[in-house]
This record gives sequence, structure tokens and C-alpha cells, in this order.
Amino acid sequence: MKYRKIPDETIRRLPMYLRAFSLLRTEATETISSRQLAQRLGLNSPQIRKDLSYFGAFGTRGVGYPVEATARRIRQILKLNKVQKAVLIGAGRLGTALVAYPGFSSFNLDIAAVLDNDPKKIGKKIGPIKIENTDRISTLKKRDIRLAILAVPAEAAQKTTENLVKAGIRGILNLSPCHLKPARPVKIIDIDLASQLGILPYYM
Amino acid sequence: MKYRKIPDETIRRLPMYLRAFSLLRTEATETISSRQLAQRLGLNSPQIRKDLSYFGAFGTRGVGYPVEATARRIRQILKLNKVQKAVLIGAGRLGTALVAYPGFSSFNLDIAAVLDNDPKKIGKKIGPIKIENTDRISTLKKRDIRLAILAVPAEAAQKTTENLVKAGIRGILNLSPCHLKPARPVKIIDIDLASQLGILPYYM
DNA sequence: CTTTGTTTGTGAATGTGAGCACAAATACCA
DNA sequence: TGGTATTTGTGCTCACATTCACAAACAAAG
Ligand SMILES: NC(=O)c1ccc[n+]([C@@H]2O[C@H](COP(=O)([O-])OP(=O)(O)OC[C@H]3O[C@@H](n4cnc5c(N)ncnc54)[C@H](O)[C@@H]3O)[C@@H](O)[C@H]2O)c1
Ligand SMILES: NC(=O)c1ccc[n+]([C@@H]2O[C@H](COP(=O)([O-])OP(=O)(O)OC[C@H]3O[C@@H](n4cnc5c(N)ncnc54)[C@H](O)[C@@H]3O)[C@@H](O)[C@H]2O)c1
Repeated sequence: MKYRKIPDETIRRLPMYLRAFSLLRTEATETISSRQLAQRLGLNSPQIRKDLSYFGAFGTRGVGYPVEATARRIRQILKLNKVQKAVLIGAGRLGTALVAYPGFSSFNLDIAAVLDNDPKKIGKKIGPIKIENTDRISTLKKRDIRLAILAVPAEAAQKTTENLVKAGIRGILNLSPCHLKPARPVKIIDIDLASQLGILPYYM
Repeated sequence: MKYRKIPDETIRRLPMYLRAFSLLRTEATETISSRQLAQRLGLNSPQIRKDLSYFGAFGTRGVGYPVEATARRIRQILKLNKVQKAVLIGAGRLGTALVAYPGFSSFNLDIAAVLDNDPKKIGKKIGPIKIENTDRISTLKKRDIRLAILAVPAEAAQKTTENLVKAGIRGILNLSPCHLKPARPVKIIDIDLASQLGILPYYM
């Protein structure tokens, strides 16, 4: 295929593909066709083929995609072939749920630090990991932490973002219901749970 | 404007607009221009104007949009002008965080029931609300609960979905990392937190 | 009442992504 | 070796979404 910019939507789907391929491996499946995979994921099969073909041809015609090799390739594309460390800011209700979640490790994602500004929480542990004071944000760079999960109250989100960017953070998963304006351009993914629930009644 | 189908993307943004207008009301602002609002939300101003214009003209040229009236109108469009009750299935780490979250009420969303199948949890309380056994799913219809938040392990998600649909649920916010196949067509919104975090390294 | 400045509402243009349809490639069998 | 059944990879078309650009509407001031 001649060169074309890779759609953001394709990137957005890759982790889903990766999870499916990982699961197939545990089922000892060697190959899977785009049709079968589409069936599982609720997509159209040309969608999957096109998505994967952006990164070269790694299926076999008449057979399908090799599970092991394709998983490895997707991990490589997403830069998830080595462990990526993340910091959680805000050890509140949502934050602690995330830290305890074992599902990140299958993507090679590791919440390696937790920061909060509540003196009563600092020093306490969530599982194996100790909550640190927010001022330790400046140590993130040398600890090789480049991703952040932002789970602080909305009022604190903008200021925290500025500090994160100063600390060399390159990507932020923002769970607070507000628009962040980073000083330098940084990839930000917003997840607004309440808004999402608020959409549902419209479709009833 | 002549009739045109309302884009899903427009609907997706309405809760954001609603939140912004609600906030403006607390700031005692009477009107706001699309430019100012766009600035706050990180959008383009024509985007906002077009979105709102799908539902008729309710701004004033030269002035902007009336905060109070527009908020009311958006609530009406999203069917959030009356309280919408939701059930949470799965009182685990993520589920309890959601139940405790006060931010739903500003959308008139109310988590009115919590179900789990763990005998140790049934009967316990999360804040003011008692955890019920999963078999009580059949009582949801007569309790006027039409929305569900699904926060059970992935293995249980499909079976639970089938039961929810049987129980008359019309919309599901799915937090488990798998694709659901409802027996009848029902609006499902998937939020896959781990996948979202998994996207970030690509953009570094 | 007219002029000036502002902001909406919207047709048109542009951009982006999804889905179709089919040639090319491979496996398998007779 | 030739024929049949699959399934990939991809150009093309269509659908959807965003952005532009400007006329129409309104406020305020002189
Ligand atoms: N809990 C949910 O289900 C839910 C749902 C939707 C959105 N959210 C959003 O997620 C965010 C967190 O929600 P939560 O329910 O966990 O809130 P929470 O109040 O339980 O936790 C917030 C945590 O952030 C800490 N904090 C406050 N200011 C800080 C700062 N400047 N620096 C570092 N830490 C700080 C607090 O000490 C607290 O531990 C909020 O923005 C909320 O709107 C939460
Ligand atoms: N915790 C997170 O941060 C996080 C992040 C991403 C995705 N998720 C997803 O959200 C879902 C819930 O995650 P969690 O961390 O809260 O898990 P959890 O194990 O803490 O909680 C799951 C709860 O569901 C209950 N349950 C199990 N089977 C059930 C059934 N058939 N009917 C009713 N209840 C049942 C369990 O008793 C438990 O209380 C999972 O699918 C998980 O993959 C969670």
C-alpha cells in the first residue's frame, strides 16, 4: 500500500486487537481470520484488515493472521514491547481502584508511583506502592516515568497538568471532567465518565 | 436549518456543554458567546454553533447564548430534565468509586441500586445504598430503572448483559474490557480504561 | 435613525474514516 | 499439476464530521 497517514481511529483500536490476540494465545490458537476476529470484537472484517495493513502485510492469504507474531507486532507499534511506567496523581476513590487493577500489566503498563497532597494519605500504602507527596513530581523524570493518570478534583487538574508537563510527562490520561491546557503540546486523552453515562438517556 | 440527522458526535458533546453552562450559572453569567465557550472547552466555535443549531436557534446574534435557557434546553434534549435512575452491577473497586461519586447528580443521574453476587457483600451498604443480590435484577423494571453501569469481571459481562436486557434495561455503560452482544438492540457505551492508557505511548 | 461592531446560523468546502468489491496469494485435495 | 476454497490487501466510493466564510440579526452609541 502506498503511504498514507495512519488514522487516529486505527491507533485507538490497536489495544483492543492486542488484547484479543493475547487472549487467543492463552487459548492456544495459532492463527485467526479477520472475519472471526471481527465477530469477537463487533467490527467489520475489512476494518481490521485495513487497520493492520497500515503497518505492512503480516497475515497469510487463505489462512489469517498468526496470533503470536501479530501480537508482538502490535506491541511494537504501540511501544508496549517494553514496560511503560505511569504515575497516578490523586489517590482518591477512583485512583485507588486504578492502582489495584491488574489489567494494565497485560499491556506492559505499570503504575510505578502514586502522588497525593493529602498529609493523611502520604506515606500510606496501596498494595505494594507507597503514596508520595505531590512535590515529588520533580523526581518523575529521573525515575523514567513519562505517563500520568490524572485523578484529582477538577479544580486541581489544570495546575497539576502544568506541573506534570514541567516534570517531563509526555502523555496524560485525564479522568477529571475538564479541558486541560498544557504549556507544551502533550498527548491528552480525556475520559469523562459522568458525561458518558449522560449520553445514554438520549438513545432510549 | 433544513432537517438533517443529528450526528452522534454532536450528542457526545452535549453533556460537556451542559456541564459548562451549569458552571457558568454558578458564576452568575447571563450569556456566553460560542467563542468564549470554545476557548474553555478546547473546541472551535463553529463546532459549538453547529451542534446547538441542530436543535433550533436559541442564541442571540451579537450577544451569544443565554446560559440558563440553553442549559435547560440541552437537559431536555438529553432527557436529563427529569432524574434518570441507573443500576450498578458489580460493587468492586471501580463500582464503589462510581457509587460514591457526587458528580452524576448534576446531570440528574442517580445510581439508585447496586447489585452483586458476592454473599459477603450483599446486605452491606455503600453510603446510603444497600447492595442487593444479583437475582433482584428482575425488580429493576418496576423500580423504573432503565440504565445500567456494568462493572463486573469480563467473564461475567456477557451473561449479565443478557439478564439486563431481559430486565428491560435500555442503555448500558460497559466498563469491562470486552464486546457485549445484547439479544435486543440496546445502546451500549464501552469505556476501556486500560486500552486508553495503552494508546498514550504511541504518541510519545 | 443610521452607523458600527459583534455574534449567530448555515450552505459549501474540506477532511477523515468506514465499507465494498475484487484481484492476488495461499492451502489443500484429487 | 490443476482446480477449488479461503482469506488477505487495497483502490475506490460513500458517509460522516469538521471547518470555513459570510449573510442575517441584533445591540449600542451617536
Ligand atoms: N469517582 C468516580 O467514580 C469518578 C467518576 C467520574 C469522574 N471522576 C473524576 O475523577 C477525579 C477523582 O475522583 P475521585 O472520586 O477519586 O475523587 P476523590 O476526592 O476521592 O480523590 C481525589 C484525590 O486527589 C487528591 N488531591 C486533591 N488535590 C490534589 C492535588 N493538588 N495534588 C495531588 N492530589 C490531590 C485528594 O487528596 C484525593 O485523594 C475527579 O476529578 C472526579 O471528577 C471520578
Ligand atoms: N478497577 C479498575 O481500575 C478497572 C480499570 C479498567 C477496567 N476495569 C474493569 O471493570 C470491571 C470491574 O473492575 P473492578 O476492579 O471493580 O473488579 P472487582 O473484582 O474489584 O469487582 C468486581 C465485582 O463484581 C462482582 N461480581 C462478579 N461476578 C458477578 C456477577 N456475575 N454478577 C454480579 N456481580 C458480580 C464481584 O463480587 C465484585 O464485587 C472489570 O471488568 C474490569 O476489567 C476496572
